[in-house]
Amino acid sequence: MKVEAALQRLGWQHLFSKQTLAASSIVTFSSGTMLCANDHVIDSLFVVLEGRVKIYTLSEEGKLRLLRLKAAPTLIGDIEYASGRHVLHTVEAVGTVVCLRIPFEVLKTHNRTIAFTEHLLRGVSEKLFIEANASSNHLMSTLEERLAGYLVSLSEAGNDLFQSEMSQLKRKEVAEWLGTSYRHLNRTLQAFADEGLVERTRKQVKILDMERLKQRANGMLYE
Amino acid sequence: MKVEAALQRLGWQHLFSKQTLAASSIVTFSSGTMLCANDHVIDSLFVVLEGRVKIYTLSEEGKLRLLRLKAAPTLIGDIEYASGRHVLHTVEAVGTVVCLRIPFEVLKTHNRTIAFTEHLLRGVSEKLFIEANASSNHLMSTLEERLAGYLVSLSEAGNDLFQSEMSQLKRKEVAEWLGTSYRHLNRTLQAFADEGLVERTRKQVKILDMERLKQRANGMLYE
DNA sequence: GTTTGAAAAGGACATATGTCCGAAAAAAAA
DNA sequence: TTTTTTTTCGGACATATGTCCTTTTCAAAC
Repeated sequence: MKVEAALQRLGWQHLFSKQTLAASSIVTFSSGTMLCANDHVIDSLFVVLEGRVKIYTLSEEGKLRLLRLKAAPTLIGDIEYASGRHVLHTVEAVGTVVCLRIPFEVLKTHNRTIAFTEHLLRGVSEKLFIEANASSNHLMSTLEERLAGYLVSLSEAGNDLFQSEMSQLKRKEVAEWLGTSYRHLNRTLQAFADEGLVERTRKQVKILDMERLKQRANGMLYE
Repeated sequence: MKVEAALQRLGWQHLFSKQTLAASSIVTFSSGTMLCANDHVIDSLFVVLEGRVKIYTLSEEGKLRLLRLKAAPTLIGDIEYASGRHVLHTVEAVGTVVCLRIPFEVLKTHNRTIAFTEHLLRGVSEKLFIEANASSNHLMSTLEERLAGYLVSLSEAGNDLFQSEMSQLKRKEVAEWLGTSYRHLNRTLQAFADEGLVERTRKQVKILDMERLKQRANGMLYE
């Protein structure tokens, strides 16, 4: 794969110097592989050029907190590069993923440009915003509200990014993303169905009353 | 107040250009004043030179989520400058606060240096780590664990930063910081007392059995 | 068609935590 | 000291949500 071409396509040609690119490599991850894992050490930045990744935290006790699904282009390892800490979130390939792998060492010595640093800064701030909002939402609202918000966000126009990221979750994953148990998700879905807000078939949820559902969401919309 | 001297003291002399400093001003906030408020627009970066600030989110329904108390030196507005968004967290002066106020406009035109951008980047990543951890902790553990962790962190050596930031919270604020109700905090404190882990007087909590308390914290330590 | 196995749904119960309000205690005023 | 006011504490109850396990449903294999 032509790295230059790929970066060009993303509009990221100007971010990396010739030397940096020369010292980098293309890596392919097969589905299910982890690009990096919680609390481990990471020593390279990954530029996801193709494919999707799933980002989550896995606690010692095995509890999973799904943060998001992201499609290329994305940076992985930026936060760790910037802070010098261990890996914050686990990142796993969903389907085949192609990345440009750039050792931190190389970045440090050959890539301290304003353009690159400002790009990282923008990206990290963006992530902080998302994390902070998700966490507030979670803390301050009940599953009913979050679920309603999720359903509305998925079916409203103008939410393309969110939709492409979240629409293909299986129900179990939806539960993980909403931060609840499968059982409780079902229960709440059932409640919505009982009220005639949605129609629930075995494999699908169809919205019947968008208006009332929005009220239930009580402002909790995503992205 | 001599700005140069103050920056020197913080080791931040190299971050701002002469022109930047020339276009900046010193501002003083009296106790209780807000440097910036949730969802509002902010147009300047504040370098807190003296005093402490309280950082929290206030939802429309009036729910308060206390994030932290921070002493100088701190940057306020960095996240918003980097992302171009509205204010993420409300920041309020606790006691008199002296800041250097630098309009974003000035930063954009006179301060695009590597040193400054990398400084921001480090700071924002650091904040992201803290936010992400706090939010995970909150999601994955019960108040009992968080409270035990808080108590242990407050009394263990080597936690100076955390201690100076958090030790002077009133009990009601502790509840807010732990993200629970005053009632429930009391209940849990009582439970610890009943088990002989702590001794609770009206104004104070004294740890009696550090070992068992640590176990109860189940790894949940702060900072 | 019957059997077997997996996925989905739901019942029953436990628990963490919030809300509301009255009781107790401390502090302030008289 | 007595009275009043303010603060803290705790009882009682409601509710959101988790866990465990049984039942149902659907699909695949036989």
